[in-house]
Amino acid sequence: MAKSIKKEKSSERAVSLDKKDMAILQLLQQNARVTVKEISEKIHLSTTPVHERIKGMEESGVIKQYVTLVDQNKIDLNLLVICYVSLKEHSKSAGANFIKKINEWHQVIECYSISGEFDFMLKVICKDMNAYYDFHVNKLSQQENMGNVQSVFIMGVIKETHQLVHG
Amino acid sequence: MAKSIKKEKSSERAVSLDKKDMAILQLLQQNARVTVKEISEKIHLSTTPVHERIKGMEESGVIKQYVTLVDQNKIDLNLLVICYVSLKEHSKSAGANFIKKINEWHQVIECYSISGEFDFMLKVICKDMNAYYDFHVNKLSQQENMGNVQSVFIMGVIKETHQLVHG
DNA sequence: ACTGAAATCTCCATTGT
DNA sequence: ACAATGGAGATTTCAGT
Repeated sequence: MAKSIKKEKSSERAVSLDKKDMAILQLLQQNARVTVKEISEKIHLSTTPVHERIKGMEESGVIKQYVTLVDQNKIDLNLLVICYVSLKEHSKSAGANFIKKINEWHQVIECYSISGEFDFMLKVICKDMNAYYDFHVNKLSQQENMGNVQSVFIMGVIKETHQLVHG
Repeated sequence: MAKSIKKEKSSERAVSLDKKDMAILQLLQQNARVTVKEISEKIHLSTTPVHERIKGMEESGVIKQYVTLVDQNKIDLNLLVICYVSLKEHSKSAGANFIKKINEWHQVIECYSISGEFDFMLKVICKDMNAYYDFHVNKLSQQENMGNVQSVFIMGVIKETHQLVHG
């Protein structure tokens, strides 16, 4: 129970999961700390198969990670910004360099490569506007090869879930 | 251990947390299933205060939820789309109606109200382009009061983390 | 594959400093 | 406030069906 997930086969194709596996996943997505016992009662199975199915899904990489979600405002991180970035040059090394920096900056909690006029979309989290200004001026814009940067400020959170459901 | 978090004071002001609380949070964010014992060894405290601190942070709402992250591709959800929406009318009831629908649609995993020319940004997850087309035509566009809709397709995931770190 | 039970380990309340 | 202890309950393994 203390150990974190080890194996994580490269994110490729879908794994075959039956209805019971999906039911287990739904419960785990809602609460990473549900007990095997509780799951087994809800889906009418004994603990052994439930435990084995969970282990199997951890090893096949269906289950990526168990995480704790922290309220950003409660730890004084009050600003959420979507930031669009285009690079001047699109060589492989130029992109790799940018990606390396993205992974170092802990203000950047998400980064996607996207279609359209920009190359990347970043989700940035900061204490306040001063902190974002500092990030923008002293980190992002300091990068060589930086093209346009455009910020969209998030005014309110309507929905945030991690529950993946088919259909 | 089986129970989910109950209290969750409305998301308002920062809560005072010391260095040890933050260290506990870092460990819990990385792995929601670390044991109290393991945390207590890493931060050089006995289990009692660690357990009490965690309970305190659950009750004050600093810890929002323990969740399991599932690999979307492994369960055959292969398309991730950022979707911008503007409404024609901005009355309170028109907005509330839209928000209600957003919460019903499980394809929408995130929704923010944003600054700029659009009103909302949605993150939508689907099996494939056909499924997204169906969502777009039969759900989103069917909404009354819908203004412009613009889709940005995510081609690659560079970074996705939930680890909040002070800056 | 699933059941049931046994063995091991963790949680968590109590007690004491 | 923190350390140490011990019973309750969970996980995890192993036999059997």
